Amino acid sequence: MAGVSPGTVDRVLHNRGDVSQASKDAIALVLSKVNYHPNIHLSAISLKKKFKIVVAMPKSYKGEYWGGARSGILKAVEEYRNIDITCKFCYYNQFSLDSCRTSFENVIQLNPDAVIIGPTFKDETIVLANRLKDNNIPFVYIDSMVEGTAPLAFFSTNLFSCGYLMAKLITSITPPDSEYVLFQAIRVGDESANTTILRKAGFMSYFEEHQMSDRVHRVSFSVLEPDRNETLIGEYFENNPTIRGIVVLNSRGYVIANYFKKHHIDRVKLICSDLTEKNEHEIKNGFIDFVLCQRPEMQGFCAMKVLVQYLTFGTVVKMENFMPLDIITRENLDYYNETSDTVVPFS
Amino acid sequence: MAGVSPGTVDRVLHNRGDVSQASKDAIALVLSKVNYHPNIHLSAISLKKKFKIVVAMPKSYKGEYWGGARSGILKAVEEYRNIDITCKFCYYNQFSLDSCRTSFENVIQLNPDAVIIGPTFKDETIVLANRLKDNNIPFVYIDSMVEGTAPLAFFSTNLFSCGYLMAKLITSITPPDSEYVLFQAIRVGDESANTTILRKAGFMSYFEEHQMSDRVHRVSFSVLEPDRNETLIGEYFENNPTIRGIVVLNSRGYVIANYFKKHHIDRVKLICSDLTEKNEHEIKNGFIDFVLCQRPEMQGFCAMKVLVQYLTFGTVVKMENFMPLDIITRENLDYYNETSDTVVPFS
DNA sequence: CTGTTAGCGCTTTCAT
DNA sequence: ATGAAAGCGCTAACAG
Repeated sequence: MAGVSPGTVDRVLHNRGDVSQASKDAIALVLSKVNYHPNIHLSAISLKKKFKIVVAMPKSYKGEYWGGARSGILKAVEEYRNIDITCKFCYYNQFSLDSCRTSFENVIQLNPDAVIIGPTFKDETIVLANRLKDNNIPFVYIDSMVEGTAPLAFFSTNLFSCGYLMAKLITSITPPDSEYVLFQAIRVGDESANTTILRKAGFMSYFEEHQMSDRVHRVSFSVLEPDRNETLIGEYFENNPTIRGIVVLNSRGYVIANYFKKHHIDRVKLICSDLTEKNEHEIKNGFIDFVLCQRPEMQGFCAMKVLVQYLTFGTVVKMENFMPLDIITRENLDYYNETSDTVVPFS
Repeated sequence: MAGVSPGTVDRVLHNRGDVSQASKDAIALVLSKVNYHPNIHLSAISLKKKFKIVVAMPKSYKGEYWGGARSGILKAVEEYRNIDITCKFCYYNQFSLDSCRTSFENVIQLNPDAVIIGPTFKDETIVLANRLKDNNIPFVYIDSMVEGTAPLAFFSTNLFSCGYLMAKLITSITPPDSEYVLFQAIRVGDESANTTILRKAGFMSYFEEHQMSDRVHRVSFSVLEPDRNETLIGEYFENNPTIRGIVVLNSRGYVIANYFKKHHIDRVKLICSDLTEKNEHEIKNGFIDFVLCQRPEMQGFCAMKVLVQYLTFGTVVKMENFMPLDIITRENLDYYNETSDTVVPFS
């Protein structure tokens, strides 16, 4: 249509220089006239490049949060199966700084074309981000954004809003003047997960806005010492029988739910994050009232897709990508099935 | 790999008979060995067939429910732009039986290869479904299933569960012993929308299970006479000042919200269906507490995808496809954006 | 019953 | 700076 050969059109499409301005203009005109959009699946079959994409994220067991992200990533690789993508996972123990360092070092050693990062420890992540930047390796975050770094994009929920919504929900389903507990899972040293810090800020912000901060108690428990927790939680409830609502900012809601089950407590409302298998179970049992879900699969899927699009077409997407904040409860759980839906935001 | 030509492989893939058992077996073996999955986008470019798909659904204005379904359908057509799909819409007025009949008659006249139906009037839909069946034209439903017909598939929420969840939510956020109103929008004659009947059953079922049926009042209002409603609602609230929660089973929650706004009522909780623009607005204003959303875009998208896959590959999916029931409230509304997500359940 | 051929949209290589 | 040709996975038409 533009009176040039397909080769020239391709050169224009990919900005591979050495095309006369005249040809460029002619082609651009036709392109917009026919509303041209490249079809990545067709590109794929003739693309000769190979891509190595490395994913650094916490190791997780079946039914846990990071497993969802992982399967979203693999789904995207599968969708682009005509592109030669090698996807390597560098897992780390999310409760061990050392293992995180080792994993991140591995990422660099693998000399990837692009990286997906599931951050936990902020400082370590900044170090990695800077090294990637120095090597001109694009990267995206899933689960949370680390400020002070420059990823290609990030896919997470707005964690502040998540905490805020948790506060709104727990106060909506409990009588006025109730008292609340914020249970916090603590990890190594004082290092809180990036996500928890932000959720907490949102949560407290709601209570401050409504002049109810004085009705929130805070209790820390360790994920690594389940036995101590039993005692800790037990003592807490005995000493504070007036508590009507509990919020666990991370996915450990089932720990409290199990305590409820064991001690036949059913008048206390409970809300937590992440639709893990254990939480799902306790929702069905009626011990967890609401779970906020951040679509981990969708996050992983989008992250991989964005990278592939960037590597193949240089397509840049907006950096900030907040996922929906899903509210899951006993009555809509069965229809949620994040597994079966995968999302294509950037056609 | 199987020692046969691509032509033969293609014949096996599409069951276009006349292939020796020996070849079939050899090919089947290789296919499973390499975990072969056809790539529909690659098929598309060499496919010579043309498809005419007709959509019969209520006409809707910008920001209303059926507009979402429509855009999901168009998105799927766009995703398969290499396939020659002609998509025609036969709209009808969802409050007029006559217009529905005319629209459905049109569908048949157009002699489509497949049909997407957004049903409202049950009996008319059954007539259409039977005629399509007689002509061997496959069809799928969106929004709701019509029992007694045999679609290829349907995509809707579980409407009973939706009503049930509405009941659960409204009772969770109001004090014990509150009284409730179920507002019902009435259409021509006694003809209630298919969807409303099922939601109502779910709603009442929750109240019956909890022995609270006596605390539910029921009020009907007409969508077509907004002026009378103002008076009707007004009288109702004056005579029943003890009401603490209101549920509108369809998308007309904003009608009540507007009444609240005008009369400065803010102690009554309100829940309705469908994230239309007007409802969105009233969520932000704080007059609607929760909206249940059924992902109309996703429904349309899936419906079209399933038909295309069926027409091109004969792929059959399971008939019953329940979409997630999303709970939307002021704090997660901004991140919901169904528009930007489109779903691919049947990779 | 099967192989051959051409061609879809796209990219790359090589020659000019 | 450009075109021609080959080839990716896939389907269709034709010849045997």
